[in-house]
Amino acid sequence: MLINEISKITGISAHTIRFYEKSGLIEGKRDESIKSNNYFHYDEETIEKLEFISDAKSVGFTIREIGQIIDAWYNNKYTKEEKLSILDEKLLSLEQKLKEIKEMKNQIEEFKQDVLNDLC
Amino acid sequence: MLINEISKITGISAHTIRFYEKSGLIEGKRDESIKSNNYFHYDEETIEKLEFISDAKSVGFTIREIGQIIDAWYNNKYTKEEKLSILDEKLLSLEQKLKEIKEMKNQIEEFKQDVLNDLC
DNA sequence: TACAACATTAGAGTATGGTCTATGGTTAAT
DNA sequence: ATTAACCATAGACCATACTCTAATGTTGTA
Repeated sequence: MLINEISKITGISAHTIRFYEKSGLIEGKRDESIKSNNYFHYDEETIEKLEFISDAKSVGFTIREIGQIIDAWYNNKYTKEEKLSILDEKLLSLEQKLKEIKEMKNQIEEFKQDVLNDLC
Repeated sequence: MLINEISKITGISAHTIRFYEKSGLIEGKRDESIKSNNYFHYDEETIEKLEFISDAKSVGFTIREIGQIIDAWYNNKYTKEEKLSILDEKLLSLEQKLKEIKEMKNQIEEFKQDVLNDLC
């Protein structure tokens, strides 16, 4: 499928998809049998990746980090050990985020109590 | 206390503190009795605010959002109802982040299983 | 065959959140 | 009195992650 179609499916603009491609997160393939153009073709795996990218951005991962995770899952860039090490590192950082968010929740709950008790 | 002192206490550079001041997150006071300079003076409350800003940045709140929360707690800019509404909104967004992070954890755990089982 | 809708690339522009430089004045210790 | 260490402001610069524009070529339908 071409860029506009995958854009509609994922809700990510063609501009942004090209930006992700330049950033090395996804990779379209050119159809060698078609000589008249050099349009990129995208497959189901790219849809999965783009959906993962959206989710990963939401939790605060950077493009670089997302690239690492995708490479740890889809590519043969890393050894098994390297892949596990990357994924474990990301799991740790998620644990940390979880902790920080819970603490922030408590803090804002306290602010709320102060407001309710007219302390500020 | 002056900017360098509060910078050392909080670990936030004087540059960044000035940036936060320009952004409306904190507010130093000028000592009217001193005419020879117009240095800003900061109090304990500003330390609290700066520490809160660091934590709030970690969980992904923007400068604008942090400003809202600080105003909802320290200022008289809002009515009680508005303050509670702002804080509730932030609590909701933290709940959402919590959910997304847990989902991302599960997804990365799955990636890890795939790696462990040599499926990728 | 016209033309709307699509594709490509290079590169410019934007928003956010800093970070640094230049310039010039102030304070405090020797 | 000198001088290091501090303060202020304006504005330049940076990285990240887009977002858009311009120029140009291709495809598909009337």
